Amino acid sequence: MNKNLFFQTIISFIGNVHANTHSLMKDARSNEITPQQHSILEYVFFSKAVTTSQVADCLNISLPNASRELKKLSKLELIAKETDKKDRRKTTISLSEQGQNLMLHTFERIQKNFWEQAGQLSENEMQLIISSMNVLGKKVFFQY
Amino acid sequence: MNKNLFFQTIISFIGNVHANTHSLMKDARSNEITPQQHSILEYVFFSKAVTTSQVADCLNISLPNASRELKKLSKLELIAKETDKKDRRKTTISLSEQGQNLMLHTFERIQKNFWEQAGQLSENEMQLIISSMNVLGKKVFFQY
DNA sequence: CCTTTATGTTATCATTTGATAAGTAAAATA
DNA sequence: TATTTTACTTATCAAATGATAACATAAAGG
Repeated sequence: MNKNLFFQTIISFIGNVHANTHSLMKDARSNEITPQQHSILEYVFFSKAVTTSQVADCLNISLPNASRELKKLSKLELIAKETDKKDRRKTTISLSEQGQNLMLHTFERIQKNFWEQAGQLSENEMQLIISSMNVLGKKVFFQY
Repeated sequence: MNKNLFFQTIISFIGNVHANTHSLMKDARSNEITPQQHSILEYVFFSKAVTTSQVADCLNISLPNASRELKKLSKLELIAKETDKKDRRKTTISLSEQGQNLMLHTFERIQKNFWEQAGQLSENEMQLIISSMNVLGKKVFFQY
């Protein structure tokens, strides 16, 4: 297989994912937070407990800017910050109950958009989708 | 299959794609253009000829802002704007030779990052990846 | 023709995000 | 114990992006 063509297919696919993300997010995100803050909350949601540095690294934000956004989210009481007991330089970030709820409600709205776009999916189709994502997760888009 | 769990897997996958996009783009984008401008050029690259409205719709940019960015890209001589002959309200956007070259060089750099991350892929693996992307492109991430 | 609608532009302002310098405190290390 | 490194914070400025109003022009429809 032509490597260049293969690669362009991947780039094109990534473009599609981004475009679809926009339309899934339409009117879904709480207007209490910014897009970047949503990404942070989403990352913490799936990672359970993380440090400020991890947030910065995984979302490609500089440490000072990550710190700033986390401070805002903390003021909004959407996350809780706790100093690590083993290494007191580190701060452990976790969603507050309020943050958890905000994300769950947001996901509900995104999910509504998703099913409207995707239509009915059979059990087989869902299995196929999951295994396709697994393939890409292993070979192309590595865990973050 | 549990619909909520299925959906969360998709959200998590999308997060992964976004994170990987960042690391693929690392040091790849020309510093002559902004990230959004790169997205625009990429979209035009794959779509060949599009109107200002299409750019705005597909990249979720308001028409005035799309117009502004296209004007900048035009001043940089990376795109060409031509009034549609059938409907003279419309403007057809296409990459200039310079824009084409800029994107090709950028893709080269992204591709370098990609192969470094992905490592060697066998013919079978590439086929599997392509067909996985096709599945997701049909069932989840629709064409833009 | 006259009105309405569609496409795009220009200008302006607000918000979000990025970049960087300087600082604090804890841990690791020599 | 003194020095260096790591993790994070604060503050500030710059750049990118978003939102909106006002405008121009072409096409469509009555």
